[in-house]
Amino acid sequence: MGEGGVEREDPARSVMAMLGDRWSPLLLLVLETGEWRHADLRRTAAALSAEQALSQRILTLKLRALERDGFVSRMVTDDVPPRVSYALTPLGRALVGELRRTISWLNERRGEIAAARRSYDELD
Amino acid sequence: MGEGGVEREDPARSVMAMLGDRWSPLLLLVLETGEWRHADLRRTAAALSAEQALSQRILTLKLRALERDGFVSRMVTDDVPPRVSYALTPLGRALVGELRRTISWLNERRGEIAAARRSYDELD
DNA sequence: CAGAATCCTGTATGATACTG
DNA sequence: CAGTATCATACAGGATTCTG
Repeated sequence: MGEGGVEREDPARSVMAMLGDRWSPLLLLVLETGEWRHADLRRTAAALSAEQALSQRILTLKLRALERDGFVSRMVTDDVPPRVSYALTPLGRALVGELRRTISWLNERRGEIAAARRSYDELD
Repeated sequence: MGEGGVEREDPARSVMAMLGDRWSPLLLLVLETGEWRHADLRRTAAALSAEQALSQRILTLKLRALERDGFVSRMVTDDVPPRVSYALTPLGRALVGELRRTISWLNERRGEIAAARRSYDELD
């Protein structure tokens, strides 16, 4: 239980937690550019993060959580092999707007925050 | 996609994670009202969360993290017993502005998100 | 009072193998 | 291709006890 944070109650808190987790913000930003299939989205998000790979399992968990809150839509055509695409909903696009605003606010203060950290860490 | 920044942030990611954690947002909102001492802040934050108590340890950890990033200032007078007060810095007040905007955006969409969840959970 | 030191638990994240 | 199913682990959060 508790996988993917799907059981949380208060939308404000759970969505803020989502925006602060490892992959969701990145997925939202990638999905903003259009429709993405599972494998491509996975590779692109991992490349952008410049960190480790994004596992299939985690990608699925994160997408399910975003879908559950109405930020992402999942489209399936029943071909074989299956073709599944993900995209932002209108609500998801609006959320990305908020996300971008927060990110740029933080980026504008990047230097100030970094300086505060240096100053704090430098004390014995 | 061009300008902005879809990728690596140091403060951006850690601060977003902070804003999404269990106590930091609440502490920022309480501290916005003025200067607070450890014990009072602890009690008040716990009361507002309507959840469990906030342990001394966690309060200290969260305050240290906020202080390190330059959002909170810690003032000590060397009396016995010690008197320690916490307050927002100007940067911290600005951060609370951003936090409030995000919170109210989410609160305005609370119904829509809740509906999406119900709809999602109802299937299967 | 404010906090440090310990110890403990749940949850998020991840690696890997398997399947319709 | 787009997932599940397992198994493993790191870490945030928290309960409790002690002290300058």
